[in-house]
Amino acid sequence: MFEKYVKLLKENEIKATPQRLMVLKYLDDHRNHPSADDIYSALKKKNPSLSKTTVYNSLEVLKRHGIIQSITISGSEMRYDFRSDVHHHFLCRKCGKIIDIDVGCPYMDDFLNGGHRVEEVHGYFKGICKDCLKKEVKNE
Amino acid sequence: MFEKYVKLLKENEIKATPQRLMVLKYLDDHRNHPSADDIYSALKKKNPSLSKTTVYNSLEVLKRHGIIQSITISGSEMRYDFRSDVHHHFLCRKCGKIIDIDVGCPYMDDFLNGGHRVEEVHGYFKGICKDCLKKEVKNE
DNA sequence: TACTATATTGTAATATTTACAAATTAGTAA
DNA sequence: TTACTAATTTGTAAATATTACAATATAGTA
Repeated sequence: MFEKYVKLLKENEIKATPQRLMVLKYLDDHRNHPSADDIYSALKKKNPSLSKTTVYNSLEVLKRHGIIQSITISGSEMRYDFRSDVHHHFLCRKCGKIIDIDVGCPYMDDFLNGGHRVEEVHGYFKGICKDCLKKEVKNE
Repeated sequence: MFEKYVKLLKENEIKATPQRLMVLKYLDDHRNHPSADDIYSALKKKNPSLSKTTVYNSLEVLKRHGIIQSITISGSEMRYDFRSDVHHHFLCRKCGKIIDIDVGCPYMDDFLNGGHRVEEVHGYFKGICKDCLKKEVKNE
């Protein structure tokens, strides 16, 4: 059940502690870009001894090794994403949902060759999502 | 000296108070994407009665009317930008500088027609800037 | 000038994240 | 196994950014 995550951690030469494994599995199972507190609250139920600091530490080490990524779209708290590949995000200001967006940008190479060393790329879009727009129409 | 900003606020039908004017002028004069605290600290010197809440309130109303924009690239604190047009940002993890990036994305229309109502677009890049890379080479 | 709505101020509260020391755990070598 | 060492986890406290809110001040209008 955890083999997949143990392997992932071992490959990256980081110790596969139960806490790190459950954080990683939680992110894999919940692709809704949870906050550190979301993860903590959920895991705490089954593992009462879990500390919030450990959740932060685990997220930090996973991110440092490029296994997960963190996104700053909300402006108040960090959100975490199991996917570490470059993709983008849409934040709905009605329902708060963060939706994955897969658009590439062919012009990006121009910028990538512009002299800076680019290590992370984030595209953030904000507005009202499809579903909330539908609901607005219904309520008219 | 402030006419330009008075005009801008009047056009948007918001009261041109001295506090709002100085916040707006500060942003126009300092294009380095300052935080609320940067703005507050700088303006406080000449205007000791200024309140931090007022800075936050002013930024909020300016943003709501699309006069300025806020960016969440840093992950810890909000940064503010006098420019309200769509453009992108690069954050250097060495010197902390936030640099404006003007690359358009022709594929974006595909996404913009994808059903969500997009009100904000932010491209964030992180890494090491040109200048810091030069310094690294020198120190070898 | 008086009135009303709006804005500013200062303080307190909230929320997220980090710092840090003590306790625990995991891996290694004897 | 046992002992040892380094790394990790835990819990609490501190730091930081932001918001809430009530009292005061201000600006625009009748």
